[in-house]
Amino acid sequence: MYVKGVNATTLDDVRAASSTSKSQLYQHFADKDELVRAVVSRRAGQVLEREQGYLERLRSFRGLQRWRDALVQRNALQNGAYGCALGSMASELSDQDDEARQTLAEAFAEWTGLIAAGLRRMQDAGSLSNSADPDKLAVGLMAALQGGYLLAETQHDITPMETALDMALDHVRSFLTR
Amino acid sequence: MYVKGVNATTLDDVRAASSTSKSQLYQHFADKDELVRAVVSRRAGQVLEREQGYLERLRSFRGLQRWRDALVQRNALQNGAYGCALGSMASELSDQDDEARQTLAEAFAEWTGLIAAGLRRMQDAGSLSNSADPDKLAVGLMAALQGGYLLAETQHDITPMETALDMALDHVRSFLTR
DNA sequence: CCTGTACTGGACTATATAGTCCAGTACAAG
DNA sequence: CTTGTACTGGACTATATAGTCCAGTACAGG
Repeated sequence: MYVKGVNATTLDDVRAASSTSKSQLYQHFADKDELVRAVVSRRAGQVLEREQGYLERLRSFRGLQRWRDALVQRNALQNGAYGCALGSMASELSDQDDEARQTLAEAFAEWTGLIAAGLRRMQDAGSLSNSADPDKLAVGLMAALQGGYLLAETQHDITPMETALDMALDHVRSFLTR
Repeated sequence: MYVKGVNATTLDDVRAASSTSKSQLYQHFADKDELVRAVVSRRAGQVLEREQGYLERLRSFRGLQRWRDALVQRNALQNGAYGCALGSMASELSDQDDEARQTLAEAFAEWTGLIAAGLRRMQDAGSLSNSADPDKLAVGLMAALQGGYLLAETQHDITPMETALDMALDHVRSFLTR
């Protein structure tokens, strides 16, 4: 579903990829919508777990740069194709399945929250000015990331993702105290 | 297609919306893919025409703010639903129809180019520092816009779009000379 | 080993959707 | 008015895909 898109993925694709049969599929999921929602939940969990690993100890600008590098490097492996696992599903499902939309909205909120918490630790450590608003900065970083993913996916080139993230980081840098 | 998504839109939907018949449809388009590509081209043209109207005379930071306001206001009308006409198609089609992907990539490039040209006029007018890189700033603004669209679409709330654009504008502001 | 229960594979059905086709119609040219 | 041409509506077909069903199998409990 990540590669082909949710709607373009058939239950036969799922059956083949999972080496199971239709009856097993319908033993676990009432219909395709429910399967899709399960995929959304699982992916959201995976992404958040991964991001928590990068972000939970974030407390310096250097750490933010490492976070950026990891995301760019991961996306470079596929030349930007497929975009962000959450972003592409959000775009496709938001106006089609309200339950999925809400799950994705919560995931984005949590993800953004991880960044904001890191920025707050930077403030506590005295490296980020208290005049900075961690929540707003985090939303800006997330938007730069998602926009960067989309442009990179469309161009099959990660340069715009790098540029977007670097600009967002530059902005955070302007709030550093030392 | 903008509202339901490209893949979820059936030819019967198209027929009903256009008050035509299948034979007329197939008189103009060889198959659904060709129709989709025509939609992509047309939408890209419309968006670029609209944006050109806003951006071709841009030569001040104030103008950039008006541009931001117009986009936010337009998106607020539908509470963020459906996202950016180009962005949502880019996300859905990029890994499915390479021809559509290229058209969209060119449209994004042109759109970003309109912004960059405006920033260059700001430099010529002396209000934007020559140390600023208009092309990179334009990519950053476009990413903030697209990421903002996506977050707003997912949350059904335009606040993150405003926050993202404001942060990008703040960054541009830091390059102002007066 | 025997029996009952729960699960499995995959054939099958129903349906939505892309794509075809042709009788009928409008209309221009003579 | 007559004829020929191009176009139209919408019924029709083919096919992909979601969803159902049941005979067969594994396996636990006695």
